[in-house]
Amino acid sequence: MLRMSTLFLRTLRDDPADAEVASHRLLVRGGYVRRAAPGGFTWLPLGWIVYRNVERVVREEMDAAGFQEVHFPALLPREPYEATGRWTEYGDTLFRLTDRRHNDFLLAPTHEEMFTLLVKDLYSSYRDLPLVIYQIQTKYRDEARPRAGLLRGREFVMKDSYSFDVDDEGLQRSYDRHRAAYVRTFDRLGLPYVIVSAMSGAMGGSASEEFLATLDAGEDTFVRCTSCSFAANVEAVEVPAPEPQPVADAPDAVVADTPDTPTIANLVDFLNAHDHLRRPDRDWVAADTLKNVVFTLRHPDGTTEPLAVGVPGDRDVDLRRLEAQVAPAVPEAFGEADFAAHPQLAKGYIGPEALGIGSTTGIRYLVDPRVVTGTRWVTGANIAGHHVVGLVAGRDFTPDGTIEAADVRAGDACPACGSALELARGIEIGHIFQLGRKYAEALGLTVLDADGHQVTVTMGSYGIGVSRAVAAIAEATHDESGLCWPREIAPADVHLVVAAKAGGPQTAAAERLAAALDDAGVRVLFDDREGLSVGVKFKDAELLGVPTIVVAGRGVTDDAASSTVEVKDRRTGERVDVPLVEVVEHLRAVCAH
RNA sequence: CGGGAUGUGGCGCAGCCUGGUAGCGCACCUGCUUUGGGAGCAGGGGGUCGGGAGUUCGAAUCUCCCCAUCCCGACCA
Repeated sequence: MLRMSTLFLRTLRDDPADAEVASHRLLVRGGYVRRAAPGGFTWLPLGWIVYRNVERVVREEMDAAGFQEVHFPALLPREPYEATGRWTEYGDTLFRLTDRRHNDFLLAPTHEEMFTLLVKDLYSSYRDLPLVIYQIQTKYRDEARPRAGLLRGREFVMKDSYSFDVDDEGLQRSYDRHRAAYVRTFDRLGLPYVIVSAMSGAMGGSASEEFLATLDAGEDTFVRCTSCSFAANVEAVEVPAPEPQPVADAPDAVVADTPDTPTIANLVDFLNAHDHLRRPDRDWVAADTLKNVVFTLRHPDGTTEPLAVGVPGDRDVDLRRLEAQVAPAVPEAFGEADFAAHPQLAKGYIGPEALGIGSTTGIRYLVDPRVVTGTRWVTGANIAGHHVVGLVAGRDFTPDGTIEAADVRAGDACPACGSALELARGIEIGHIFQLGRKYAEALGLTVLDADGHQVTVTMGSYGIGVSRAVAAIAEATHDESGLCWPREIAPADVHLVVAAKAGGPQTAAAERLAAALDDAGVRVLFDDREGLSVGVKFKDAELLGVPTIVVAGRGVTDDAASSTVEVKDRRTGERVDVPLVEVVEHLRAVCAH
């Protein structure tokens, strides 16, 4: 039983000024957490109970799936991270430190290397696999910008599991087991979520999926279909290509003098303002134009290569989508020096005829999937102040391929069913993906197969943000009055309030009731504080968010047999008067579901 | 890392422009009253005014540098 008269708790009447999102505000106001460092929080007694409940659910589901828990140091030497290249690759996000002998150490941002080395240390036969081990540990990342309280800190708790298999089929099975365990976990935690594919089909559709809690406070944008179940990370959306059209009946393309039209907007205005260029059937719109943007790709080996991307003129190139497509190469904007090195490219008037392998520039040219054979475009003529009208894809130019780089918008067609997509916000609470052999190769994790050959182990990596999930649940379940925990992770089942002055029959009755509930296995948060007005107690009960609130007030008299208490559902606000003699049984039933 | 804002008791804020040794509400302590929706009265404790340097007889206030926090963006296995 938790007694509020002695509980280490102080609730705040005002919102803390530095808290923006609801979960941060309410967790601080309710005395669940306290900021202790930039991006770091202290868990107070109520918060720690909630945190441990979340951790328990995660652990129970991992154990039920047959996975085994291990625990690593957070303080790690440099060497393993050097071997995989991450000592440098991780950049400023890695917390680095030095010991007294000037050896380099780091605070683990994640433990791939340690898991891999641990298995290498102990196992060497295919007979030992498959294996899944996991950890629930504090991770450290020197985030450029910690924010939103627990949702994005520099120190946070993650559950990370790793699977080890000899072949791809085994990896797929390990992946599927995790997916099922995650579904059970997040269902129990009471979080609204979607599973989105986090990588494009080109990389293998099921290789990576994210579990996103669907919250407006989330920092990830994803798309979902307004009529079917399709949902995907923006990076993973594949634009449905229209049917190719015949090219034979299209009129020849003509070069038009279009002075001072380096942008799509003033090009469209110019076309509509001149009779000889106007469309007979309707006005020109931005979607009739083809915009060609050139980037420099920097490959991991240090070499660079220009890449031209063609998208319909009403859309921009989405850098994040482009990055996902060209990874591990990194795209950079085409600078003045780059234009100087390619004089065939007229800035603002770049056209397909100067692009593509075999063209004058030889620059690789990839277009949006909407640019199919037979579509007609207004696009650059590669001469300053000139555009081509009616250039036909597949007849007048042939790109080197397609690329998913155009931005995705609400209302775009769903790749699965063709209905309208909508954009929504979410926060990543879980991520499962098939790592493959990257770490096993770098660190030499091999086993002998049945034929006595050395084979490199293939791995999967599966994370859940445990501390983040606490905030996500708070975010998903709160209302205007305060927090509103799902019973499974609430700090108590029942918040018992004495609403009367000290010394009255209510106090004695409530004491007996609290003890009886305790004996019955109902978790009680007992507001036995004296000298407070009832308003304060009611407000605190609503702020703290225990799912059932019981009030011992004016229904309680000296005659226990005829006394009643009020039982209120925190979420629905629904209240019923229950005879005091029946209330333990009543609450036991309420708390059972 | 770029843009903006803010740092004053535990929390929320005023004071700064126009320098004179710090104030309000909440919370906390004592007493009395009050008790079904963040009580009333009276008394009280608590602050290196983010840090450093400077100007000045005198700095929360003016100047310079630094630090931190928050918001937007960039970044985010």
